[in-house]
Amino acid sequence: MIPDQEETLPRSLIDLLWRDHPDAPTAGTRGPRARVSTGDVVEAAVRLADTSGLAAVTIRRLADALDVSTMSIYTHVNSRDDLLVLMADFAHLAMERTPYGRLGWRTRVQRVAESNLAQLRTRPWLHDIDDDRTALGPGTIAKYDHELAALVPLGLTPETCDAALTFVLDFVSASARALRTDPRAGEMAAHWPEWSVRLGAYLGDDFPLAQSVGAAAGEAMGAASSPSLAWDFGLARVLDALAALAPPRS
Amino acid sequence: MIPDQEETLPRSLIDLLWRDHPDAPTAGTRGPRARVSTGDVVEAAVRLADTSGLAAVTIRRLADALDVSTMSIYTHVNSRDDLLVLMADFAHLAMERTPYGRLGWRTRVQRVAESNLAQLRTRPWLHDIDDDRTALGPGTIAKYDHELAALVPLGLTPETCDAALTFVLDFVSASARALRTDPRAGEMAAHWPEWSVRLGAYLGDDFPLAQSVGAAAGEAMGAASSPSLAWDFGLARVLDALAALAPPRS
DNA sequence: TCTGTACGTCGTACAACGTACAGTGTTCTA
DNA sequence: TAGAACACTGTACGTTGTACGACGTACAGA
Repeated sequence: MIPDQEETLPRSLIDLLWRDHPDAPTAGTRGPRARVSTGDVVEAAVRLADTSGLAAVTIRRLADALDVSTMSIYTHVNSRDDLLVLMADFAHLAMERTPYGRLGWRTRVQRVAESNLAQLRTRPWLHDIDDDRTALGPGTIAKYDHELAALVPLGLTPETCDAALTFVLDFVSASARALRTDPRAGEMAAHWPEWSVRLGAYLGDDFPLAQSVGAAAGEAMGAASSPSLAWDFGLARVLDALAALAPPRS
Repeated sequence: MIPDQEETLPRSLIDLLWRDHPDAPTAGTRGPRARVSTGDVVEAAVRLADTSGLAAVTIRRLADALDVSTMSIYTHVNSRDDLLVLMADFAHLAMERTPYGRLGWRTRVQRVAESNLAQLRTRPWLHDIDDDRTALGPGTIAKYDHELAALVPLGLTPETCDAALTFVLDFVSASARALRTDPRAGEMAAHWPEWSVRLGAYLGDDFPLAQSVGAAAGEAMGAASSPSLAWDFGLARVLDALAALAPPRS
């Protein structure tokens, strides 16, 4: 069904993504048995990212965690960039996908939005993986399929359906980005007493709109936006916007 | 007005951001005259990023471009992270800000969206600068002020006004991200003939929704979404959503 | 005018990164 | 039993940000 690789080329990313599929090419049977599998590497990398952020996912640290030598990692993964794709697909595959049943599109979309928000909150490193090849993985495709199903009751054309999903997910992604606490927030908070007086002096009476709105919207500290309000507001607007597309009887 | 720094501490980021303001602390007059200024460094860095991407903005290359030694850069900028903030603020300051005149909110918001899109298209490296401290800079504040003014005719509360602007800008940012051509797109295209048949084999009859919508929405190549449709669709939805908030007479 | 001090500049050095390359030893196949 | 295929490893290269100390220049106060 799938043509064999000629010779012993490294398994390409797509085969690594689908490594659990029955048709996926398996490594040859010769040589010593692998002490770790590609899946093990990916899982360990995800664990590392979950606990210490994506910057901590270095080949050396990963090898340490798996108790193999640094270069062994490259037996199971072609490059760090490929590894990131595998990690993202792993995370997508792990997302819950309970069927929607008789739910209306509003509840469905809300569920999609909230589950994506939860995902990006628990695995903020997904924001830092921006590789189109992720779209080829089984987890990403399963996620796409399930989320498209949420929009079916709206009765849109395929192109519009894709655009609408993109619209929803882009909103969630941007909101989750804002919700993420900047690692530099500590420094910001530490210097804030000093910086705020300086900023006030610099601003003077300029930018009245920015100053009043920024003061009203911002909290005590420097962060000039209150993210949770933005989420509620934005989600309501997204649902409103989709409602305008919906058939009257729904 | 602004208290002097005690001793000779490095100028903090906020003073560097406001370096053109009359009240900004100037460096002491002793020692040899600086061969380059902080502004020169920032401009050179922006030029580098514009032509070769943010990854090309390394301290060494920057120093080469300015014809000074590597470590001299640190005389004018405290760290690479700080430099990125200065670059972002420089880019924001450079954006056009023509007054809105008698324009209605719809046209205004459309202008804001389109100018931000243009900005992110010509300087895609702005996507890679995600530092809350950027909000302290004069360019960023001026941009914020000008964009808030677009929403004034909607007559919203300050908090809602801020949330609405965030909503618009988040949409633009996400769309611009999708429009950006992945540097790995070449590899994707190169392997596509091989990968598409493999993917087809793996998929089989699974994920019918994803397959039909993906095929319809996707183009000939791998990219599974058509970004310009997403832009038109999304912008229309954003405007619809805001219209629901507007006073009837507008 | 002389001197101390603040300041710009520079070379060297270090730790960490991804990964190319050249082995070494193990296991199945012919 | 010979050979090929495979997992694994150590060393090494080029690159990054930047800490540190030395050196020279220019102004401030004596």
